[in-house]
Amino acid sequence: MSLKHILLGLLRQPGTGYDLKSVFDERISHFWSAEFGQIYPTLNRLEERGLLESRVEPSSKGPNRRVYTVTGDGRQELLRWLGSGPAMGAERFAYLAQLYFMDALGDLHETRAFMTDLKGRLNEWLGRLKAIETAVAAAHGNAPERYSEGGFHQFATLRMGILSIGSKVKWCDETLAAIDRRLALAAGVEATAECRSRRGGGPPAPDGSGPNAQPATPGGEVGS
Amino acid sequence: MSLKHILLGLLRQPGTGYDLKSVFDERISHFWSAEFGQIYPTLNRLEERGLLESRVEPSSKGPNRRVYTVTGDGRQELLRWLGSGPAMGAERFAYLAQLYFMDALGDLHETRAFMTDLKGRLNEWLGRLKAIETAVAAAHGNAPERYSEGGFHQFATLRMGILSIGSKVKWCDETLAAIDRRLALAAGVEATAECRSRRGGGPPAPDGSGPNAQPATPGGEVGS
DNA sequence: GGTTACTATATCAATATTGATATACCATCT
DNA sequence: AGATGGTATATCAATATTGATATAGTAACC
Repeated sequence: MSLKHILLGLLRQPGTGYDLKSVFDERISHFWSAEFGQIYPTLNRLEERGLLESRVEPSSKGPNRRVYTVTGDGRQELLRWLGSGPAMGAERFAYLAQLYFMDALGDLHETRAFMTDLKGRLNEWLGRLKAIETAVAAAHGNAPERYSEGGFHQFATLRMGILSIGSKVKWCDETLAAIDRRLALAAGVEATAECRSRRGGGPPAPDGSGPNAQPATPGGEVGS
Repeated sequence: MSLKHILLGLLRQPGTGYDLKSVFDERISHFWSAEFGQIYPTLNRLEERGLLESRVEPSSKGPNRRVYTVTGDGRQELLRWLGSGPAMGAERFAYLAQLYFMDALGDLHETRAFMTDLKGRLNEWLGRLKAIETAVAAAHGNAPERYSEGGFHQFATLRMGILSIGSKVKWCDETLAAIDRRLALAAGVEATAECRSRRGGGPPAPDGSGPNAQPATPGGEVGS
Protein backbone atom coordinates (compact mmCIF):
# COMPACT_ATOMS: atom_id res chain seq x y z
CA MET A 1 0.00 0.00 0.00
CA SER A 2 1.57 3.29 1.01
CA LEU A 3 4.15 2.41 3.62
CA LYS A 4 6.90 1.93 1.08
CA HIS A 5 6.21 5.34 -0.43
CA ILE A 6 6.15 6.94 2.99
CA LEU A 7 9.56 5.43 3.73
CA LEU A 8 10.86 6.75 0.41
CA GLY A 9 9.54 10.18 1.31
CA LEU A 10 10.96 10.19 4.83
CA LEU A 11 14.34 8.92 3.66
CA ARG A 12 14.98 11.97 1.53
CA GLN A 13 16.81 12.67 4.77
CA PRO A 14 18.99 9.66 5.71
CA GLY A 15 17.92 7.65 8.74
CA THR A 16 17.82 4.24 10.41
CA GLY A 17 14.79 2.05 11.00
CA TYR A 18 14.88 3.20 14.58
CA ASP A 19 14.83 6.85 13.54
CA LEU A 20 11.87 6.19 11.28
CA LYS A 21 9.89 4.58 14.07
CA SER A 22 10.19 7.82 16.06
CA VAL A 23 9.04 9.84 13.08
CA PHE A 24 5.94 7.67 12.75
CA ASP A 25 5.19 7.98 16.45
CA GLU A 26 5.97 11.66 16.91
CA ARG A 27 5.35 13.42 13.65
CA ILE A 28 2.97 11.64 11.32
CA SER A 29 0.84 9.52 13.64
CA HIS A 30 -2.19 11.60 12.63
CA PHE A 31 -2.14 9.93 9.23
CA TRP A 32 0.03 6.79 9.41
CA SER A 33 1.74 4.48 11.84
CA ALA A 34 4.09 1.51 11.62
CA GLU A 35 5.83 -0.95 13.92
CA PHE A 36 9.43 -2.16 13.78
CA GLY A 37 8.24 -5.49 12.54
CA GLN A 38 6.98 -3.79 9.42
CA ILE A 39 9.60 -1.08 8.99
CA TYR A 40 12.70 -3.31 8.87
CA PRO A 41 11.43 -5.87 6.34
CA THR A 42 10.12 -3.07 4.14
CA LEU A 43 13.48 -1.29 4.23
CA ASN A 44 15.15 -4.56 3.20
CA ARG A 45 12.78 -5.06 0.31
CA LEU A 46 13.21 -1.48 -0.90
CA GLU A 47 16.99 -1.83 -0.79
CA GLU A 48 16.84 -5.14 -2.71
CA ARG A 49 14.88 -3.35 -5.41
CA GLY A 50 17.32 -0.48 -5.56
CA LEU A 51 14.93 2.19 -4.28
CA LEU A 52 17.00 2.65 -1.13
CA GLU A 53 20.68 2.30 -0.32
CA SER A 54 22.30 1.93 3.08
CA ARG A 55 25.64 2.36 4.77
CA VAL A 56 26.71 1.22 8.23
CA GLU A 57 27.93 3.89 10.61
CA PRO A 58 29.28 3.64 14.15
CA SER A 59 26.86 4.93 16.75
CA SER A 60 27.77 7.07 19.72
CA LYS A 61 25.06 5.44 21.82
CA GLY A 62 24.74 1.79 20.87
CA PRO A 63 25.42 -0.77 18.16
CA ASN A 64 26.24 0.30 14.62
CA ARG A 65 23.54 2.17 12.76
CA ARG A 66 22.39 1.14 9.28
CA VAL A 67 21.54 4.45 7.66
CA TYR A 68 19.23 4.34 4.65
CA THR A 69 18.90 6.95 1.91
CA VAL A 70 16.61 7.10 -1.08
CA THR A 71 18.24 6.45 -4.47
CA GLY A 72 17.47 8.10 -7.80
CA ASP A 73 15.09 5.24 -8.65
CA GLY A 74 13.46 5.60 -5.25
CA ARG A 75 12.93 9.30 -5.70
CA GLN A 76 11.46 8.66 -9.12
CA GLU A 77 9.03 6.13 -7.66
CA LEU A 78 8.07 8.66 -4.99
CA LEU A 79 7.37 11.30 -7.63
CA ARG A 80 5.30 8.82 -9.63
CA TRP A 81 3.17 8.11 -6.55
CA LEU A 82 2.79 11.80 -5.74
CA GLY A 83 1.60 12.50 -9.27
CA SER A 84 -0.87 9.62 -9.45
CA GLY A 85 -3.75 11.50 -7.80
CA PRO A 86 -5.23 11.22 -4.30
CA ALA A 87 -5.00 7.66 -2.94
CA MET A 88 -8.47 7.16 -1.49
CA GLY A 89 -8.07 4.09 0.70
CA ALA A 90 -11.06 3.02 2.79
CA GLU A 91 -11.29 4.65 6.21
CA ARG A 92 -11.49 2.25 9.13
CA PHE A 93 -12.88 3.11 12.53
CA ALA A 94 -13.15 0.14 14.84
CA TYR A 95 -14.90 2.26 17.46
CA LEU A 96 -17.64 3.11 14.98
CA ALA A 97 -18.11 -0.59 14.32
CA GLN A 98 -18.53 -1.07 18.05
CA LEU A 99 -21.08 1.72 18.24
CA TYR A 100 -22.93 0.31 15.23
CA PHE A 101 -23.58 -2.96 17.05
CA MET A 102 -23.92 -1.59 20.55
CA ASP A 103 -27.68 -1.98 20.60
CA ALA A 104 -26.80 -5.63 21.37
CA LEU A 105 -25.83 -4.58 24.90
CA GLY A 106 -29.46 -3.58 25.43
CA ASP A 107 -28.60 -0.66 27.69
CA LEU A 108 -28.23 2.86 26.34
CA HIS A 109 -26.30 3.82 29.46
CA GLU A 110 -23.51 1.57 28.16
CA THR A 111 -23.53 3.51 24.90
CA ARG A 112 -23.43 6.74 26.87
CA ALA A 113 -20.39 5.62 28.85
CA PHE A 114 -18.74 4.47 25.63
CA MET A 115 -19.27 7.84 23.96
CA THR A 116 -17.97 9.71 27.00
CA ASP A 117 -14.86 7.54 27.03
CA LEU A 118 -14.41 8.05 23.29
CA LYS A 119 -14.84 11.82 23.58
CA GLY A 120 -12.16 11.94 26.26
CA ARG A 121 -9.68 10.05 24.12
CA LEU A 122 -10.40 12.13 21.04
CA ASN A 123 -10.08 15.34 23.05
CA GLU A 124 -6.74 14.22 24.40
CA TRP A 125 -5.55 13.48 20.90
CA LEU A 126 -6.86 16.83 19.66
CA GLY A 127 -4.96 18.54 22.45
CA ARG A 128 -1.70 16.95 21.34
CA LEU A 129 -2.20 18.09 17.75
CA LYS A 130 -3.17 21.61 18.81
CA ALA A 131 -0.04 21.81 20.98
CA ILE A 132 2.05 21.00 17.92
CA GLU A 133 0.17 23.66 15.95
CA THR A 134 0.87 26.22 18.68
CA ALA A 135 4.55 25.29 18.72
CA VAL A 136 4.77 25.63 14.94
CA ALA A 137 3.07 29.02 15.05
CA ALA A 138 5.45 30.17 17.80
CA ALA A 139 8.47 29.07 15.75
CA HIS A 140 7.42 30.13 12.26
CA GLY A 141 4.51 32.55 12.64
CA ASN A 142 0.83 32.01 12.04
CA ALA A 143 0.89 32.67 8.30
CA PRO A 144 1.43 29.19 6.82
CA GLU A 145 1.64 30.68 3.35
CA ARG A 146 5.05 31.99 4.41
CA TYR A 147 6.43 28.65 5.66
CA SER A 148 9.03 26.73 3.69
CA GLU A 149 7.70 24.43 0.96
CA GLY A 150 8.09 21.37 3.19
CA GLY A 151 6.74 23.15 6.24
CA PHE A 152 3.67 24.32 4.35
CA HIS A 153 2.77 20.84 3.16
CA GLN A 154 3.39 19.31 6.56
CA PHE A 155 1.34 21.98 8.27
CA ALA A 156 -1.56 21.29 5.92
CA THR A 157 -1.70 17.65 7.01
CA LEU A 158 -1.60 18.72 10.64
CA ARG A 159 -4.57 21.01 10.02
CA MET A 160 -6.59 18.14 8.61
CA GLY A 161 -5.92 16.16 11.74
CA ILE A 162 -7.09 19.04 13.90
CA LEU A 163 -10.24 19.78 11.89
CA SER A 164 -11.13 16.13 11.45
CA ILE A 165 -10.68 15.13 15.08
CA GLY A 166 -12.36 18.36 16.16
CA SER A 167 -15.41 17.39 14.12
CA LYS A 168 -15.44 14.00 15.83
CA VAL A 169 -15.47 15.62 19.25
CA LYS A 170 -18.44 17.72 18.12
CA TRP A 171 -20.07 14.52 16.90
CA CYS A 172 -19.59 12.99 20.35
CA ASP A 173 -21.42 15.97 21.88
CA GLU A 174 -24.23 15.73 19.36
CA THR A 175 -24.59 12.00 19.98
CA LEU A 176 -24.46 12.34 23.76
CA ALA A 177 -27.22 14.95 23.57
CA ALA A 178 -29.34 12.61 21.44
CA ILE A 179 -28.72 9.78 23.90
CA ASP A 180 -29.88 11.98 26.76
CA ARG A 181 -33.03 12.98 24.89
CA ARG A 182 -33.64 9.31 24.21
CA LEU A 183 -33.12 8.36 27.84
CA ALA A 184 -35.46 11.15 28.94
CA LEU A 185 -38.04 9.91 26.49
CA ALA A 186 -37.76 6.35 27.81
CA ALA A 187 -37.98 7.58 31.42
CA GLY A 188 -41.10 9.54 30.50
CA VAL A 189 -42.67 6.47 28.89
CA GLU A 190 -41.82 4.40 31.94
CA ALA A 191 -43.24 6.99 34.31
CA THR A 192 -46.45 7.13 32.27
CA ALA A 193 -46.68 3.34 32.26
CA GLU A 194 -46.10 3.13 36.02
CA CYS A 195 -48.63 5.85 36.60
CA ARG A 196 -51.17 4.00 34.47
CA SER A 197 -50.53 0.66 36.15
CA ARG A 198 -50.87 2.28 39.59
CA ARG A 199 -54.11 3.97 38.64
CA GLY A 200 -55.35 0.71 37.08
CA GLY A 201 -54.43 -1.19 40.26
CA GLY A 202 -52.18 -3.61 38.29
CA PRO A 203 -48.75 -4.86 39.38
CA PRO A 204 -45.68 -2.56 39.15
CA ALA A 205 -43.72 -2.54 35.88
CA PRO A 206 -41.35 -5.54 35.67
CA ASP A 207 -37.57 -4.96 35.84
CA GLY A 208 -37.15 -5.60 32.10
CA SER A 209 -38.94 -2.39 31.16
CA GLY A 210 -36.42 0.02 32.67
CA PRO A 211 -34.92 2.99 30.87
CA ASN A 212 -33.90 0.56 28.11
CA ALA A 213 -37.43 -0.06 26.94
CA GLN A 214 -38.27 0.66 23.31
CA PRO A 215 -39.25 4.28 22.72
CA ALA A 216 -42.87 5.22 22.05
CA THR A 217 -42.23 5.41 18.28
CA PRO A 218 -40.73 2.12 17.11
CA GLY A 219 -38.91 3.51 14.06
CA GLY A 220 -37.05 1.20 11.73
CA GLU A 221 -33.66 0.08 10.51
CA VAL A 222 -31.14 2.36 8.85
CA GLY A 223 -30.15 1.84 5.25
CA SER A 224 -32.59 -0.94 4.51
CA MET B 1 -8.39 -6.86 14.38
CA SER B 2 -12.05 -5.97 14.12
CA LEU B 3 -13.28 -7.77 11.04
CA LYS B 4 -14.20 -10.91 12.93
CA HIS B 5 -16.25 -8.92 15.41
CA ILE B 6 -17.95 -7.03 12.62
CA LEU B 7 -18.91 -10.34 11.02
CA LEU B 8 -20.27 -11.56 14.35
CA GLY B 9 -22.31 -8.38 14.64
CA LEU B 10 -23.64 -8.52 11.11
CA LEU B 11 -24.52 -12.21 11.39
CA ARG B 12 -27.01 -11.62 14.16
CA GLN B 13 -29.11 -11.77 11.01
CA PRO B 14 -28.18 -14.88 8.98
CA GLY B 15 -26.39 -14.29 5.70
CA THR B 16 -23.89 -15.63 3.17
CA GLY B 17 -20.44 -14.27 2.41
CA TYR B 18 -21.92 -12.72 -0.68
CA ASP B 19 -24.62 -10.96 1.35
CA LEU B 20 -21.98 -9.64 3.72
CA LYS B 21 -19.93 -8.18 0.90
CA SER B 22 -22.95 -6.07 -0.13
CA VAL B 23 -23.42 -4.89 3.43
CA PHE B 24 -19.79 -3.74 3.58
CA ASP B 25 -20.12 -1.94 0.26
CA GLU B 26 -23.55 -0.41 0.73
CA ARG B 27 -24.09 0.14 4.42
CA ILE B 28 -20.92 0.39 6.46
CA SER B 29 -18.31 1.55 3.98
CA HIS B 30 -17.96 4.80 5.95
CA PHE B 31 -16.20 2.88 8.72
CA TRP B 32 -15.06 -0.49 7.36
CA SER B 33 -14.62 -2.43 4.15
CA ALA B 34 -13.69 -5.98 3.21
CA GLU B 35 -13.13 -8.07 0.08
CA PHE B 36 -14.33 -11.60 -0.64
CA GLY B 37 -10.79 -12.84 -0.23
CA GLN B 38 -10.94 -11.78 3.39
CA ILE B 39 -14.58 -12.48 4.19
CA TYR B 40 -14.67 -16.18 3.25
CA PRO B 41 -11.52 -17.29 5.10
CA THR B 42 -12.63 -15.34 8.18
CA LEU B 43 -16.06 -16.99 8.11
CA ASN B 44 -14.33 -20.38 7.93
CA ARG B 45 -12.11 -19.60 10.88
CA LEU B 46 -15.00 -18.30 12.97
CA GLU B 47 -17.00 -21.45 12.24
CA GLU B 48 -14.04 -23.68 13.14
CA ARG B 49 -13.88 -21.91 16.49
CA GLY B 50 -17.58 -22.29 17.08
CA LEU B 51 -18.43 -18.59 16.96
CA LEU B 52 -20.48 -19.07 13.80
CA GLU B 53 -22.53 -21.93 12.42
CA SER B 54 -23.71 -22.48 8.86
CA ARG B 55 -26.30 -24.39 6.89
CA VAL B 56 -26.54 -24.89 3.14
CA GLU B 57 -29.72 -23.71 1.46
CA PRO B 58 -30.85 -23.93 -2.16
CA SER B 59 -30.77 -20.58 -3.94
CA SER B 60 -33.44 -19.29 -6.27
CA LYS B 61 -30.85 -17.49 -8.38
CA GLY B 62 -27.64 -19.51 -8.43
CA PRO B 63 -25.64 -22.22 -6.66
CA ASN B 64 -26.46 -23.25 -3.12
CA ARG B 65 -26.05 -20.62 -0.46
CA ARG B 66 -24.03 -21.24 2.72
CA VAL B 67 -25.89 -19.21 5.31
CA TYR B 68 -23.98 -18.29 8.47
CA THR B 69 -25.43 -17.36 11.85
CA VAL B 70 -23.76 -16.31 15.06
CA THR B 71 -23.75 -18.89 17.86
CA GLY B 72 -24.10 -18.31 21.60
CA ASP B 73 -20.31 -18.25 21.95
CA GLY B 74 -20.09 -15.84 19.05
CA ARG B 75 -22.62 -13.49 20.58
CA GLN B 76 -20.75 -13.64 23.86
CA GLU B 77 -17.50 -12.70 22.10
CA LEU B 78 -19.31 -9.81 20.41
CA LEU B 79 -20.58 -8.55 23.75
CA ARG B 80 -17.10 -8.85 25.25
CA TRP B 81 -15.70 -6.71 22.43
CA LEU B 82 -18.49 -4.14 22.74
CA GLY B 83 -17.82 -3.83 26.46
CA SER B 84 -14.04 -3.51 26.17
CA GLY B 85 -14.01 0.25 25.55
CA PRO B 86 -13.42 2.23 22.35
CA ALA B 87 -10.97 0.47 20.02
CA MET B 88 -8.69 3.34 18.99
CA GLY B 89 -6.81 1.93 16.00
CA ALA B 90 -4.48 4.27 14.14
CA GLU B 91 -6.10 6.32 11.39
CA ARG B 92 -4.52 5.99 7.97
CA PHE B 93 -4.84 8.50 5.19
CA ALA B 94 -2.68 7.73 2.20
CA TYR B 95 -3.66 11.01 0.54
CA LEU B 96 -2.34 12.95 3.53
CA ALA B 97 0.96 11.09 3.20
CA GLN B 98 1.04 12.20 -0.43
CA LEU B 99 0.36 15.80 0.55
CA TYR B 100 3.01 15.64 3.28
CA PHE B 101 5.71 14.83 0.73
CA MET B 102 4.34 16.84 -2.17
CA ASP B 103 6.92 19.60 -1.78
CA ALA B 104 9.13 17.12 -3.65
CA LEU B 105 7.24 17.93 -6.84
CA GLY B 106 8.55 21.48 -6.55
CA ASP B 107 5.43 23.06 -7.99
CA LEU B 108 2.63 24.31 -5.80
CA HIS B 109 0.27 24.19 -8.75
CA GLU B 110 0.56 20.40 -8.55
CA THR B 111 -0.50 20.57 -4.92
CA ARG B 112 -3.37 22.82 -5.89
CA ALA B 113 -4.61 20.38 -8.52
CA PHE B 114 -4.23 17.54 -6.03
CA MET B 115 -6.33 19.35 -3.42
CA THR B 116 -9.01 20.22 -5.97
CA ASP B 117 -9.19 16.59 -7.04
CA LEU B 118 -9.34 15.47 -3.42
CA LYS B 119 -12.07 17.96 -2.57
CA GLY B 120 -14.17 16.68 -5.46
CA ARG B 121 -13.86 13.08 -4.32
CA LEU B 122 -14.63 13.92 -0.70
CA ASN B 123 -17.63 16.00 -1.76
CA GLU B 124 -18.96 13.15 -3.83
CA TRP B 125 -18.58 10.82 -0.88
CA LEU B 126 -20.26 13.34 1.41
CA GLY B 127 -23.15 13.58 -1.02
CA ARG B 128 -23.70 9.82 -0.88
CA LEU B 129 -23.79 9.84 2.92
CA LYS B 130 -26.13 12.84 3.03
CA ALA B 131 -28.46 11.10 0.60
CA ILE B 132 -28.67 8.14 2.99
CA GLU B 133 -29.33 10.53 5.85
CA THR B 134 -32.15 12.16 3.89
CA ALA B 135 -33.64 8.76 3.07
CA VAL B 136 -33.52 7.72 6.72
CA ALA B 137 -35.17 10.96 7.81
CA ALA B 138 -37.90 10.50 5.19
CA ALA B 139 -38.56 6.95 6.39
CA HIS B 140 -38.28 7.38 10.15
CA GLY B 141 -38.46 11.11 10.88
CA ASN B 142 -35.74 13.54 11.83
CA ALA B 143 -35.76 12.78 15.55
CA PRO B 144 -33.15 10.04 15.91
CA GLU B 145 -33.95 9.72 19.61
CA ARG B 146 -37.17 8.06 18.46
CA TYR B 147 -35.57 5.49 16.15
CA SER B 148 -35.35 1.82 17.12
CA GLU B 149 -32.34 0.85 19.25
CA GLY B 150 -30.51 -0.54 16.23
CA GLY B 151 -31.51 2.37 14.01
CA PHE B 152 -30.32 4.89 16.56
CA HIS B 153 -26.86 3.35 16.84
CA GLN B 154 -26.53 2.97 13.10
CA PHE B 155 -27.63 6.54 12.51
CA ALA B 156 -25.01 7.78 14.96
CA THR B 157 -22.22 6.18 12.92
CA LEU B 158 -23.64 7.72 9.75
CA ARG B 159 -23.56 11.14 11.40
CA MET B 160 -19.89 10.76 12.23
CA GLY B 161 -19.17 10.02 8.60
CA ILE B 162 -21.05 13.14 7.54
CA LEU B 163 -19.44 15.45 10.10
CA SER B 164 -15.98 14.01 9.61
CA ILE B 165 -15.98 14.12 5.83
CA GLY B 166 -17.66 17.52 5.95
CA SER B 167 -14.77 18.82 8.04
CA LYS B 168 -12.33 17.44 5.48
CA VAL B 169 -14.08 19.33 2.68
CA LYS B 170 -13.77 22.50 4.77
CA TRP B 171 -10.09 21.69 5.26
CA CYS B 172 -9.68 21.43 1.49
CA ASP B 173 -11.14 24.94 1.13
CA GLU B 174 -8.91 26.31 3.87
CA THR B 175 -5.86 24.70 2.28
CA LEU B 176 -6.72 25.86 -1.23
CA ALA B 177 -7.09 29.41 0.08
CA ALA B 178 -3.67 29.18 1.75
CA ILE B 179 -2.17 27.83 -1.47
CA ASP B 180 -3.61 30.75 -3.40
CA ARG B 181 -2.22 33.26 -0.89
CA ARG B 182 1.13 31.51 -1.20
CA LEU B 183 1.04 31.61 -4.98
CA ALA B 184 0.09 35.29 -4.93
CA LEU B 185 2.98 35.96 -2.57
CA ALA B 186 5.42 34.14 -4.86
CA ALA B 187 4.08 36.00 -7.90
CA GLY B 188 4.58 39.28 -6.03
CA VAL B 189 8.16 38.39 -5.16
CA GLU B 190 8.85 37.44 -8.75
CA ALA B 191 7.35 40.66 -10.07
CA THR B 192 9.45 42.67 -7.64
CA ALA B 193 12.59 40.80 -8.64
CA GLU B 194 11.89 41.28 -12.35
CA CYS B 195 11.19 44.95 -11.78
CA ARG B 196 14.45 45.34 -9.90
CA SER B 197 16.50 43.56 -12.52
CA ARG B 198 14.95 45.68 -15.27
CA ARG B 199 15.67 48.88 -13.41
CA GLY B 200 19.22 47.68 -12.58
CA GLY B 201 19.79 46.77 -16.23
CA GLY B 202 20.68 43.14 -15.30
CA PRO B 203 19.49 40.00 -17.14
CA PRO B 204 15.84 38.81 -16.76
CA ALA B 205 15.04 36.35 -13.96
CA PRO B 206 16.04 32.79 -14.95
CA ASP B 207 13.31 30.20 -15.60
CA GLY B 208 13.95 28.43 -12.30
CA SER B 209 12.54 31.32 -10.28
CA GLY B 210 8.96 31.02 -11.52
CA PRO B 211 5.87 30.97 -9.33
CA ASN B 212 7.50 28.06 -7.48
CA ALA B 213 10.26 30.13 -5.96
CA GLN B 214 10.69 30.21 -2.18
CA PRO B 215 8.56 32.83 -0.46
CA ALA B 216 10.12 35.99 0.93
CA THR B 217 10.18 34.56 4.47
CA PRO B 218 12.05 31.23 4.47
CA GLY B 219 10.28 29.72 7.49
CA GLY B 220 11.31 26.33 8.83
CA GLU B 221 10.35 22.68 9.21
CA VAL B 222 7.27 21.51 11.06
CA GLY B 223 7.61 19.46 14.23
CA SER B 224 11.38 19.62 14.53
C1' DG C 1 29.25 -4.09 40.56
C1' DG C 2 24.41 -4.59 39.30
C1' DT C 3 20.17 -2.61 37.64
C1' DT C 4 17.72 0.06 34.67
C1' DA C 5 16.85 2.56 30.59
C1' DC C 6 17.68 3.84 26.03
C1' DT C 7 19.49 2.97 21.38
C1' DA C 8 19.55 -0.34 17.78
C1' DT C 9 18.69 -4.41 14.87
C1' DA C 10 16.08 -8.18 13.81
C1' DT C 11 12.90 -12.24 13.58
C1' DC C 12 8.61 -14.85 14.33
C1' DA C 13 3.81 -16.46 14.04
C1' DA C 14 -0.56 -15.04 13.27
C1' DT C 15 -3.63 -12.52 11.09
C1' DA C 16 -5.27 -8.87 7.81
C1' DT C 17 -5.75 -7.11 3.27
C1' DT C 18 -5.57 -6.50 -1.67
C1' DG C 19 -6.41 -7.84 -6.19
C1' DA C 20 -6.68 -11.33 -9.34
C1' DT C 21 -8.50 -15.44 -10.76
C1' DA C 22 -11.50 -19.79 -11.38
C1' DT C 23 -15.67 -22.15 -11.20
C1' DA C 24 -20.58 -22.61 -11.62
C1' DC C 25 -25.75 -21.81 -11.75
C1' DC C 26 -29.52 -19.34 -13.53
C1' DA C 27 -32.17 -15.77 -16.06
C1' DT C 28 -32.62 -12.58 -19.68
C1' DC C 29 -31.69 -10.77 -23.95
C1' DT C 30 -30.46 -11.38 -28.92
C1' DA D 1 -28.63 -21.42 -29.30
C1' DG D 2 -25.23 -18.23 -27.62
C1' DA D 3 -23.89 -14.06 -25.11
C1' DT D 4 -24.31 -11.31 -21.19
C1' DG D 5 -24.84 -10.35 -16.48
C1' DG D 6 -25.93 -11.18 -11.75
C1' DT D 7 -25.58 -14.58 -7.86
C1' DA D 8 -22.51 -17.47 -5.34
C1' DT D 9 -18.33 -19.82 -3.58
C1' DA D 10 -13.67 -20.14 -3.28
C1' DT D 11 -8.51 -19.95 -3.76
C1' DC D 12 -4.00 -17.80 -4.63
C1' DA D 13 0.19 -14.98 -4.12
C1' DA D 14 1.82 -10.97 -2.40
C1' DT D 15 2.00 -7.78 0.81
C1' DA D 16 0.59 -5.42 5.19
C1' DT D 17 0.16 -5.35 10.05
C1' DT D 18 0.27 -6.56 14.89
C1' DG D 19 2.42 -7.89 18.93
C1' DA D 20 5.76 -10.50 21.03
C1' DT D 21 10.33 -11.72 21.49
C1' DA D 22 15.68 -12.00 21.27
C1' DT D 23 20.04 -9.87 21.14
C1' DA D 24 23.59 -6.27 22.29
C1' DG D 25 26.03 -1.99 23.23
C1' DT D 26 26.19 2.13 26.06
C1' DA D 27 25.12 5.28 29.76
C1' DA D 28 23.30 6.68 34.04
C1' DC D 29 22.01 5.59 38.44
C1' DC D 30 22.29 3.15 42.92
